Amino acid sequence: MSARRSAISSSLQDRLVNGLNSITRLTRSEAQALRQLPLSVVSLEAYEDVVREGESLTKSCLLVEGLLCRYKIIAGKRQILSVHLPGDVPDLQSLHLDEMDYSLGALTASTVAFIRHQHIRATIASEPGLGAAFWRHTLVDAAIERAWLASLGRRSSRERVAHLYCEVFARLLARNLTDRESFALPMTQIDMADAVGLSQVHLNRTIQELRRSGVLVQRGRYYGFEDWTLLQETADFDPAYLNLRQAP
Amino acid sequence: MSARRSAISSSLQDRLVNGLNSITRLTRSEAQALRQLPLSVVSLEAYEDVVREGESLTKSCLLVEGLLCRYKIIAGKRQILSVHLPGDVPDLQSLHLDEMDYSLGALTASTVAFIRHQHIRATIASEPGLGAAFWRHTLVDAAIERAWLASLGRRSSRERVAHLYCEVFARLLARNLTDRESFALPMTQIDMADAVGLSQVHLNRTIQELRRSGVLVQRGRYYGFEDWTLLQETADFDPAYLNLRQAP
DNA sequence: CGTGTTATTGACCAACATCAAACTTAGTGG
DNA sequence: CCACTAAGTTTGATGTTGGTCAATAACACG
Repeated sequence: MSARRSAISSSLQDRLVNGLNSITRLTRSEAQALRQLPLSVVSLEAYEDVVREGESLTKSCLLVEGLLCRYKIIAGKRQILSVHLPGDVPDLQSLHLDEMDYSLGALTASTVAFIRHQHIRATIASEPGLGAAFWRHTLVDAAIERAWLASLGRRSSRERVAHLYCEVFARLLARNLTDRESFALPMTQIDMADAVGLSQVHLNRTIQELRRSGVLVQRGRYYGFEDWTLLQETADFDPAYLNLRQAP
Repeated sequence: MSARRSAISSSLQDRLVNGLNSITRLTRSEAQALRQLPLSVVSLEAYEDVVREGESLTKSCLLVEGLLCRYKIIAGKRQILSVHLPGDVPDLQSLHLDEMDYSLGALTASTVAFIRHQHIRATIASEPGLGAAFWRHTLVDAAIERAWLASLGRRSSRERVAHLYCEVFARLLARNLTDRESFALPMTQIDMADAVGLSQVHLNRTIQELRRSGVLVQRGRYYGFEDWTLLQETADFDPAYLNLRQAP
């Protein structure tokens, strides 16, 4: 990680405001309080870890740019537990848990900004509504992981992959980080396989099938979609669990 | 559900104190505040639902006696997301989320006690430490679901089943609801199959295999274990994610 | 004793993993 | 700009795990 201490720079905190605003309605003074948070910016290369399972944290990490994922290694095999987008604070739960139960790594080159727990606590103390907002953030996160859990247990590989695309798209859209036309999920098939609990070979065949039936279309190096309704139907996707203020 | 309003009865709230105490250290005055919470007791038959996906709640449910589970129905198939033990408040997240993203049902005949959100909020306001405790409760819950997610994605059926036994045992032990000798998990194979994401037939064969290799032993109608080390090893179980104050 | 639920078995098939090799693409240094 | 390299993707062949269907056995309960 290459670190670079920063003065308080408003654009970074705005990411956080934007992220929280996608799932709740911040008041003007709450947003203002967030913009005062001292941050320390770090650049990450793809596949670099932010934290590892077992560590104890005194700061949490705001994703500013890029794509992070939570993961666990089980008997040498990696399972990706969730995917995180700019505006997320993926390890916020470390505010109240002693030890990380998963690792957090970058899927693409990314920028994160660390926020010390003491500053989060102070901000919550001065704006109690932010306590609810942060708590809600961790709860939405849990709801997303529940959806993945149900997916892994009971959905076919086709549905699982389509569902992942739906979820990420809906979340990006809710924070105005994509338009309907240019969406593509910049994950390698290896990573996506670990996210949906398949082998890389089988994931590849699943994607080919989705491509053949027009659900996914190649967008440069990665895949996106052209027909939202079709994607949503093959995924059996209902965005309610995302608790977004503005769902697709 | 057969309802029966209750006067403030200390033994019920003690369940909650006991549950929270297994993952955090409550102060005397926090425990005292919890014991003042007004509750309304309800008895459930096995397989009765407490709430359904999509509902909005103004009260949460403390499990007093029995066994509850979260579940989702995906394309007609049920996936159990977590198992809840006396002292848990499984739908606590409804305090900050608008709509249930899962259903909550009884696996065995159970007793629950509803707590109105307004009373929870008032209690937190008077004892801010309880805000952290409840938040932590929802976070531990999320960590447990992450462990299930990783299990479904990357563990064999043998390991998955053994892991479920380990988890429930560790959680029961941490709140003194079992001793080492008499533990048995009172779930039918049908329910357990839905919990570990297998078909009922295959789960049956998995259990037989675990039984043949001495990992599980029949205890009356259900199964338990005799050799904790063996169980733990076949499950590759590490209780850290449970965030218990006292792990096995 | 029935009767309904749960557990068990066998036969068969589909989904998915693994292994190994070939092919593509993006990025690198000359 | 081209060869070279490493990473990612695609393909084929083969074996394993786990699902489905259907029938039977074992309980639990009234």
